[in-house]
Amino acid sequence: MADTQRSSTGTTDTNEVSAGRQLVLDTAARLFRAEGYAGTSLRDIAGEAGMRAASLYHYFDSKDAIVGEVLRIGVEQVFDKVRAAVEALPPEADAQVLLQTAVHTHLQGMHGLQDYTCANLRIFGQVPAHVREAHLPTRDAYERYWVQVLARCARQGGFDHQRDLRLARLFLFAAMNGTLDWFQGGAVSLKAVADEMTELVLQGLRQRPSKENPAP
Amino acid sequence: MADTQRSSTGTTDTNEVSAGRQLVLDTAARLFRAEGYAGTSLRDIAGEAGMRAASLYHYFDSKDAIVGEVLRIGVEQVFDKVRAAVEALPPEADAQVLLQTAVHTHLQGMHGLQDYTCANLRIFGQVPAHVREAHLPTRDAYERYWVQVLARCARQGGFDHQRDLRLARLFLFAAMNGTLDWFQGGAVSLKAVADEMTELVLQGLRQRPSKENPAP
DNA sequence: GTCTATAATATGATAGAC
DNA sequence: GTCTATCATATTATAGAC
Repeated sequence: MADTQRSSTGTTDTNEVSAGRQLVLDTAARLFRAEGYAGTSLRDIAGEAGMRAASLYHYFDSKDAIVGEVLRIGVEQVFDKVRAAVEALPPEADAQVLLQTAVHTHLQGMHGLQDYTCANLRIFGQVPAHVREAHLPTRDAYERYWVQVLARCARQGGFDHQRDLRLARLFLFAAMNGTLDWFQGGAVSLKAVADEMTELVLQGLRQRPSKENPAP
Repeated sequence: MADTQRSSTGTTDTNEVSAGRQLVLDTAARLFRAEGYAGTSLRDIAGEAGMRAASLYHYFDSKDAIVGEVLRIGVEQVFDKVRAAVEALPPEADAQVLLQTAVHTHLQGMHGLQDYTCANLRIFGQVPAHVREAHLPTRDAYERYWVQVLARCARQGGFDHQRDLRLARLFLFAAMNGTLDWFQGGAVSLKAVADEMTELVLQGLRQRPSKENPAP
């Protein structure tokens, strides 16, 4: 079975994970993103990586092993960055700083690893069932982490009831992930987008004037 | 060339568009949504529709003609409903009613035609280039309509500068379309989701307290 | 680590009978 | 309007040489 772990399986160097393997993954991610799962053949991946289809089997057991790795990397690398950034904050950081940091880091992570994250969002629903099921725990773990982040925001008070928190999380995730479809690094920066999103969600979560008692 | 129009090309009845053709489209939309463009073969579509692959060519010229129709229907049917609902409003309707109506109708349209709208969002990026380019004007027209709707909201005053309006539209679209990934018709109704989204966006667009001058 | 060759199967599309 | 039969090509995966 081809090497399926990430941790230091160095060939000659200390923790080099094999340049060939990395090239195959990068190429696969780019093609899966653009052509979909079934639309990307092993010949396509091999061709763009400068080798023949049979050579891919030196690095991976099957097409599904490749796509499984692409899916995993797309989530875990963003997760790692967001967790590191949030843990680097002081315990007394307020809701705005906390959410700004998490959102900005999530956006940076996604756009820095575009082919993987975009491929993940686009092909997750069309990958063979056993690949999707094997990947689900990775997605769920990241989602649960965001539940924690928003709960930590809510602990600082001034928020509405529980239901708003779930909806706010779903809106926020959709808005963040949606940036992959339009953000090109033009006039507004990723940081500005993150701050706008944070503001929107925090405003939405605070107690608001009702219809019967509108704002002035 | 197979019939590519939608308007009354009745076989025997007045404006019946051929039950066979409709069955093919419905089946194709469902499969494209679940398996992607390349992952859905003509044999798959035909099999689920109770016929043989060759019979599909009685209704359509090619696979691309089928996918083009699925894409078009996914946008146009929602567009038609949203426009009708907005035009039915009195001219003096305020920003909240206007946006609530547009958002709720968009959500209803999407979820009523799930296979088409979801297929559209999922496979648009992986369809052959000429199919995508042919479909683009349809998408653009709907997007421009939403620019108008938000501009009409903004005309009622109290909003910030132009940039916020574009970001708000992009956030809103991502959040609305994202409901297809999680909404199951459980505890909250689609109307409740629409109202929450509307509130969030309107709060975000109104002049807000800055960091230097925070809310009480 | 990469190749050629090949097996077994699936694909979009067409021809032509009924 | 649906079928069977078929063409030309593409697919994942394996065997085995270098």
